[in-house]
Amino acid sequence: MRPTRVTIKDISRKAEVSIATVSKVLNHDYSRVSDETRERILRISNELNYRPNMLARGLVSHKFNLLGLIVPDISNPYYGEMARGMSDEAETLGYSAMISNTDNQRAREINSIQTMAEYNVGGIVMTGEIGVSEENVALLKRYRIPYVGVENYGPDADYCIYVDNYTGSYKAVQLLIEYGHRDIAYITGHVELHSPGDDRLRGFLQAMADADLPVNPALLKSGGFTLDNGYRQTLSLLSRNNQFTAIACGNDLIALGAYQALRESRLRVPLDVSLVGFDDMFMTNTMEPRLTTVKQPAYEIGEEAIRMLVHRVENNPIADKVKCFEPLLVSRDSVAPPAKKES
Amino acid sequence: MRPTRVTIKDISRKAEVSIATVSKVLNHDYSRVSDETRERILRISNELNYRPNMLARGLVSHKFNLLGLIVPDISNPYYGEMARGMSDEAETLGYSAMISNTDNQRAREINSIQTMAEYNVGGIVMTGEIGVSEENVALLKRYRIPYVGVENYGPDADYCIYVDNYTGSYKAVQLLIEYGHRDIAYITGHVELHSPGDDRLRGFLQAMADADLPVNPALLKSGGFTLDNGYRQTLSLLSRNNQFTAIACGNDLIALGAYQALRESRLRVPLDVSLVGFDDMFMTNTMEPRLTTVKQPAYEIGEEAIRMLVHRVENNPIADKVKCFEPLLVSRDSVAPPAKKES
DNA sequence: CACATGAGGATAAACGTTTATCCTAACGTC
DNA sequence: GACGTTAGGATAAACGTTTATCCTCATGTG
Repeated sequence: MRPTRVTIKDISRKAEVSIATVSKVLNHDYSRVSDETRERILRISNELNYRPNMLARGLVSHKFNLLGLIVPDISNPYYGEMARGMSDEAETLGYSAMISNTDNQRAREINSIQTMAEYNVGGIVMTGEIGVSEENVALLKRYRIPYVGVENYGPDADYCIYVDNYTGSYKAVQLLIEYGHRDIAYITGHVELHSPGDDRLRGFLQAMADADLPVNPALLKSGGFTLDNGYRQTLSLLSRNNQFTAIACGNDLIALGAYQALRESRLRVPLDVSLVGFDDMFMTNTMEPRLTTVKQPAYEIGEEAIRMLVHRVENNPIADKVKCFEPLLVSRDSVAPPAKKES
Repeated sequence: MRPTRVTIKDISRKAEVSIATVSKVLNHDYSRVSDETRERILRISNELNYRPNMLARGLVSHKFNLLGLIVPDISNPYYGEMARGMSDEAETLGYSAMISNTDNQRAREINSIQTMAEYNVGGIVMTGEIGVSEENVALLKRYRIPYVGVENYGPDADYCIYVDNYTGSYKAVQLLIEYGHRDIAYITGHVELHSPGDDRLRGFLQAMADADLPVNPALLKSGGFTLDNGYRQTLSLLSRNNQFTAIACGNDLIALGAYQALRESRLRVPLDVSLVGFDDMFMTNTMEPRLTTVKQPAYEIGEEAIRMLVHRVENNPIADKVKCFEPLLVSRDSVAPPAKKES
C-alpha cells in the first residue's frame, strides 16, 4: 500500500482545468486547447515530474507496450545474444520487455503464455528448441495475443523467423566429407518434429546420403543442446571403440563439451578428431583450436522478430509472414583431413 | 483495440451473483459465501478459462507482481547467468520479470528506472559495473520503488548484494606472486568509485604492496570488461616491449581477449605468460589451457537479490540489508612459474 | 411478539487513465 | 434580434478489479 504518485488529477487541480484537458495535452493532442492552457499544463506536469501510469492507460486503451520474450534459457549465450537484440529493438520501438525461461518444457511454455496474458502483454516472441506446439498456438489465439515464432515453426506457426538449419547443417557436414571424413558421428539435442534439431539432423543425413556414405546408427547421439550432453555423448562414443574421425555437433555448446571430453581422452582436435559446431557463439573464436561452425545471426534474428511482432501488434501490413536467414559456414581450425588409419 | 477477454463480470452473470462475490471467491476468501455458491463460481471460472487482468488488479490494489531487472548487458554470459537466477527465483515467489539493458550508461539507467516506474514494477534489482549513482537512488526513492543493488554499492545503496571483489582479486594476484611472478600486468574495465572494478584494482595493488613489489603504471590498463578490451590492451602491452610474465584480468571476458592476443603473438599460456581471470564463466573450464580464475556465484547472487527484494516489496523483516558472497579462487592451468629471463 | 444476530450476499466507490459527448460564452450574420 | 458557429473546455462513462459498507432474510431469544 505504498503512497501513490503524481497523477493527472494533481496536474488538473494545479492548472485549474479538467483531467480530460490534461490528458489531451499530455498526449500531444492540442486541438481545442488554447496555447496558454497548453503551456501551463506542460509546465506544471514538468514541475511535478509527472509519469503516466501505464496500468491505467493500458486498462482503458487496451494498449500496453509490454512484449513477452519466451526463451529456453537466458543464460545460454546464444539466447542471451538474441534476447539482447530483442530488447534493444523493443526499446527502439517504444516497448518494454518481459522475459520468461522455459528450459524447453512444454508445461513452462504454457505457463509463460498464460502469465503474460494476465499481464496484458501486447505480443509474444516464442523461442524454443522443440518447435511450436499446437497447444501454444491455440492458447495464443484464444487470448488473442499476436506472436512471432523464432526457430520454431509448427504447422500453424504462421509468423516466424528462422535460419535454414537444414542447409547450414548440410554445408558443415559436406565440409567434413570434402576433407575426406567418412565415419562421422553426430551429436545433437532435441529432435522433435518441425524443430531446428530435426532440420539439422536431416541436413546431416542428406549430406551423408548425397556422398554415398553409410550412416552408422551407433554414431548418432541426441539428448540436449548442452555442453554437458556434448561431453557425455563424446565419452560414450569413445568408450564403445567406435570408429569415427569427425564429430558434427548440433550446436556449439555440444562442441564445447566434445572438446573437453576429447582433451581429457588425450585426443587432439583436429589431428585425431575433426569437429564442427552450429551457432557461432562469440567464444568459439577464442577457443584453441578455433571452432569451425555455422553462424546464426542471433542478434539480428532477435531484432527482426521484434520488428515483425510490433508490426502485428500495431496492425501494420506485414511484407512477409516468414523470414528466413541464411546460415554461414565459418571455416576455422577444428577441421583437418582424417589421420591415416592404423587398424 | 483487440477484443477483451473473459472477466469476472462474465462469471458473475453466469453464476448469478455479484462481481464482489466472484472476486472474493477467486481470491480464496470464502467467508460469507455458501459452499454451493463457491463451487458454482469456481466451476464457471474454470469453464470460461478465466484469467485475471493484472492491470486492473494492480491499479486498485497497488500490487503489481512485476519486478524490474536492470543489467548492463544480458548477452554477457555472466549477467545471463545472474538474470537466470533472478528470473527463476522471481517465478518461484510468484513474480514476473521485466528486463532492461544499460550498457553501463548512466542515462540508460535513469531511463530504465523511469520506464519501470511507469509500468508500476513492485521493485527493481540494479546491476552495474559503475556503482549505483546518487541520482539512481534519488529517483528510486522519489518513485518509492524498493530496490536492491547488486555488485553495486554507492554511499546510499542501503540494500545490496555483492562479492568481496577486493579479497578475490587479492587472492588471484597473490597466487601469481607465489608462483614467482614479479612483473604483473593488470587489465580491467571501468574503475569508478565504489564499483567492483575499483575494489578489484585495490586488491591487486594491495597484494603487490604486501609482497613489496613495485607497480609499473605502464602495465595498468583499463577500458571495459569486454573481450575486445582484453584483446586490445594485451596487444598494446606487447607492442611496447614491456616486461611482464603474467596478466591479472579484471574479468574472464578480458582474459579471453588476452588469450586470443597472446595466441596470435605466438605466446603460450602459461609457459610464456600466466593468466588469471575473474567470474568463472562456464566456458573458462573448457578453454585450453583451462583458466585459473575467481569464482563469483552469479546464479546464486541473482537468486539472493530477488529474495531480498521481495522481502522489501512485501514489507517483510529483512535480516541483513547487506549480503556479501565470498569469492573462491579456482586454480586451473593458466598459471605457471615465469620462464627464465634471457634478457 | 419485538428484537438482536448472523449468514450470505449486493452495492458502490475507488484506482488513473482515455475518449465520446456535451456545454457555454463570444462572435458573426441576415 | 433570432440564430448559427466556433473556440475552449467540462462531464461522465468506461476499462476490470478490490474492498468497505450496506442490505435482507431466516433464525434464535426473552
